[in-house]
Amino acid sequence: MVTIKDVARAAKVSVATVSRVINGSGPVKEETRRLIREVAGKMRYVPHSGARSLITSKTETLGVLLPDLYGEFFSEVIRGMDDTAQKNGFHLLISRAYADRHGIETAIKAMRGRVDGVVVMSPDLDSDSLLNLPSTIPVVLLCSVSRGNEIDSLTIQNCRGAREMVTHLVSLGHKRIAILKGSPRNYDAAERLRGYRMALREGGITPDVGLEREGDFTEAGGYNAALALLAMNPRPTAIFAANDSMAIGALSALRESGVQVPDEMAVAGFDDIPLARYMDPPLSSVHVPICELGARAVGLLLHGITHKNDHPRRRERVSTKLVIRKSTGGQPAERPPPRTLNGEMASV
Amino acid sequence: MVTIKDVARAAKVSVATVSRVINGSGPVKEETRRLIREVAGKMRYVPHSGARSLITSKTETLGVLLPDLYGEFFSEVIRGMDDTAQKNGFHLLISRAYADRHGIETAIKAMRGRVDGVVVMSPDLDSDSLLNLPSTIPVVLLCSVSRGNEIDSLTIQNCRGAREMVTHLVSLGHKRIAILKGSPRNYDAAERLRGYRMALREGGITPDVGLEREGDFTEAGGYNAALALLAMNPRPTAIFAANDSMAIGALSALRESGVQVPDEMAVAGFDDIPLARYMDPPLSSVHVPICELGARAVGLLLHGITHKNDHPRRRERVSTKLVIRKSTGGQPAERPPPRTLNGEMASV
DNA sequence: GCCCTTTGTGTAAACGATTACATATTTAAC
DNA sequence: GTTAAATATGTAATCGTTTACACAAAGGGC
Repeated sequence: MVTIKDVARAAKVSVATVSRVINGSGPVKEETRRLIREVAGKMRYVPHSGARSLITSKTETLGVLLPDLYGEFFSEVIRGMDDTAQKNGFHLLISRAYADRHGIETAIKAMRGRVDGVVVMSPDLDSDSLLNLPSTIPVVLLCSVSRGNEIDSLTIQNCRGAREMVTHLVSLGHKRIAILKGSPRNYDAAERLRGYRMALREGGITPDVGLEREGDFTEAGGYNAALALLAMNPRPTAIFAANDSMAIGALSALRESGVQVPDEMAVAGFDDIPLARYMDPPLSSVHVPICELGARAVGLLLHGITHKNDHPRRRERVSTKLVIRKSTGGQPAERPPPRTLNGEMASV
Repeated sequence: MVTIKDVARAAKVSVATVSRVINGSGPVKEETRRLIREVAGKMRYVPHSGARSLITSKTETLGVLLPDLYGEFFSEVIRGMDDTAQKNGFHLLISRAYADRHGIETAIKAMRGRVDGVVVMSPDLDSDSLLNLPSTIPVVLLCSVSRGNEIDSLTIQNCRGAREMVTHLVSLGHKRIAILKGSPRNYDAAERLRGYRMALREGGITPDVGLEREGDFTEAGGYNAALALLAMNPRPTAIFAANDSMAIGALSALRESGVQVPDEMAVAGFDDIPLARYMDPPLSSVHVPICELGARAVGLLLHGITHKNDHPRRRERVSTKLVIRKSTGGQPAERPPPRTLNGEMASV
């Protein structure tokens, strides 16, 4: 590999001058500049970013710690992160890690000297023990909060979103509304459950734990839970799934059992993944701007980095939006609008 | 941040000894070793991997260059990569880049000094101009091939998979089989089209360009193309979509138009994303082991790295498998098996 | 006791950049 | 023409590690 020394030698100047030309720092005679540019280009010199970041103590890289994620959520959130990262000249070092404390700590350690900050997505409730991180490196918690106030965090308006959807179901006359829960250790899942119960109580309905089925955010989990609900007597008349994957599994189970949606059973999801509108019937859901979630997490992190982690901590939420389609009945259906090439909705 | 010097000072030894303890290299007296371990632990010393890789010229990081990808494919391929990377002690530096030559070159340059090798996923046909890369760094091409033989590559058995599916449709008696193509500049799409035509000819059917509709691998694209096909006279009796997203869009269009699937129109996709089996009717597709795709790409890259890029180049393919569900009719339906927690199919 | 090997430790030179400082040259100002 | 300021360039320290080499101490064989 050709180094700055090689270029300096070839151009008969010192490394300092080459460095100045490459970085546009300090004054260099126009003639020299041209010469160095030419030589460097000819030799295909590319600065070694590792060496550079050693002296500047900037890596221009952001660490991203993700749990085992599936489907569209994963890719969308990364897209959002990469967008804002690139806009600010940063790279993304992505790693999947066990959500437990040890896994996260190990992963963050492994990133020392490679990144300027880390976004930790850890839906696991216990992970807030991050407090005693061995680092002064900026950290942003995504989809979970620390118990204290010491870490920036960004979460989804889970509770409010769930509450709105369930309130909508109540307003349609449903009395027996089941929920497909996520893992009890999952922050998002817990908050959505809270919103569900809140809405029921506000609607004058006493939550019935028999209607709260454990799930795991997968299609298969939703499928099985839905079958269990169908076996109940009396049956619920509506199912609120804590995410779209489970809702899709539930739809599949209902279809196979010959249960009409929404007439015999209303179904609603959460997340509004792109596919939701292509389901049969199109799935009502709580829209989460996933891409924005990633983008804002990186935004928060960059803020922490520019302020050298010495800034008032923030807790932000991205807001959700109710999207009513056919699967809950009671409203005109929505026709799938074309998705534009860069993946955003042309209209919602 | 505490450095190796700080530890050395605190333990009253030289940096060399600390380094030897940390890396388990060279002989160190047991007593000294314990002392250093204790001091380092107490001071929360974490080696600076940037500095380390500067001298060892190993970053233990793999670059991944991705085009703008959507949905499950993206996340699955990353999962596969991260799995094998982690198993071998490597990290993943992920970047999205324009698929054109300049974008890729810029991105690879930016990675110099940060990574030991790069996986470039560039479905774009022209990108094989990578040949004159300014680097001796190992590169693996994913989902495209270079014109020469100079770069390792891993592709999907696109042609064969498409051919099998279309042959299946032919065997069911279909004569007018349409295809929803991908972008003509996309390698996967081009190969799938080739397989489609091949199968038709083998079935004694002359390909009809009127039945070949341009698409863009999105649900919306499939939706619109399907509507256009419905307006034809005579109509095709089967639609082969070059990926599942388009197939799902097509299903949605057919449903809204009141066309029965598979009775009035058979539909098949490509990729077999997890959701395919939850469609209504469940979607026949060509299964692609996406996770394996990522894993093997990283495997190839690691091979190149250990052999210092001085190894015979390989061209590998991952094989596909026909998965027949209800959307093509003519066979008993498959019931969705539970997906296990780690995301693999319990059975296919 | 002498020499050789082994073991334990330290010194200092890398790795490839940036940058404070020094120095030389040019230009401007009077 | 002298002086000061601005411009252009080079020298060398630095970032945090690893590691070749040197050296001392200890152990073993004779």
